[in-house]
Amino acid sequence: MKTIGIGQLAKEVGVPIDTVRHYERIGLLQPATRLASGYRRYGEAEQKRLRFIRRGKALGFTLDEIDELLALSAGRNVQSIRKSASARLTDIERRIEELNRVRDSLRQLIAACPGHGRAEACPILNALSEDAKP
Amino acid sequence: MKTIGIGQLAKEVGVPIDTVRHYERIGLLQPATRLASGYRRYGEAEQKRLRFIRRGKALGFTLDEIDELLALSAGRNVQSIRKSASARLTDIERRIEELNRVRDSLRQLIAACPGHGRAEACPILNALSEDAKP
DNA sequence: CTAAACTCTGGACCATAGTCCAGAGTCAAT
DNA sequence: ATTGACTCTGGACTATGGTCCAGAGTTTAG
Repeated sequence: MKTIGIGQLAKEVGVPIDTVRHYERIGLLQPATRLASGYRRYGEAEQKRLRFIRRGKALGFTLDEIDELLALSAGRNVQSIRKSASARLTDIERRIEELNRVRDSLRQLIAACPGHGRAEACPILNALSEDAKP
Repeated sequence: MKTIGIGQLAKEVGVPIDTVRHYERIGLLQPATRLASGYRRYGEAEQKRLRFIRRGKALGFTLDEIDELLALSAGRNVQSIRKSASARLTDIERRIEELNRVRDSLRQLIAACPGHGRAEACPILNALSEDAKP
């Protein structure tokens, strides 16, 4: 089997070397083998796995979730994978809603702020300084 | 001046006691004074400041940004405050865009997944396992 | 006065995802 | 053979925002 070193793996997948070692430390990605010198060697499978991790992160999964996904994937449990992805979707939708609310508040505040003059007339400060408890 | 203890402050503003102490440790909120026993006492100003912090967080500002905002607020520098809020808005808009992309990807993947059958037919797994480098 | 409730300190620890380092050893190309 | 590039380990450190703890001391209500 053709194997590559950690530097080449990192370069080809587009992940920092330290991050590859980090993934190993947390049990997410083990090298296929080691040279007598201790140098890590990776094969096709590890390369795929690392790409899987990278894509999972791009989709907003945490490393723990990716670990889970990889386990499910190995078990070829399509139903669980679908469920996991759905949970992720719900979470992301909730976060988007939250951010939308924040964005709207900020937009209003900024639009209402003249950008000069008395601090008392700045709605941004006022919003943060309100006496009301909410 | 009427002052209150840390417990009452935490309760009234709706923040855990430990968090109030944490804010003190990082230099964000100092008690107005201390009793001879060392007990912290907070006045109106501190209560306002803590509410300011709480609202800032709700708007998605980091504690560092809130610190900055408080300094600008003390300096009553309306222009800087507006700029800071605008930067925050831009950041939030960018994050929303990112999340929207992720959400769309997940939706497509989930919609295309039958939820059963061969793993090879699961588009979620396929998306994560693609041989292509992107 | 006593008992319950509150508060003090300083440091450790949590999760998340890395990032960096020194000092030693190894590999590859010339 | 030598040089330059690469890799090893393990632990410390980064940032963010808390959260918890023990053991001692203080305040307050009955």
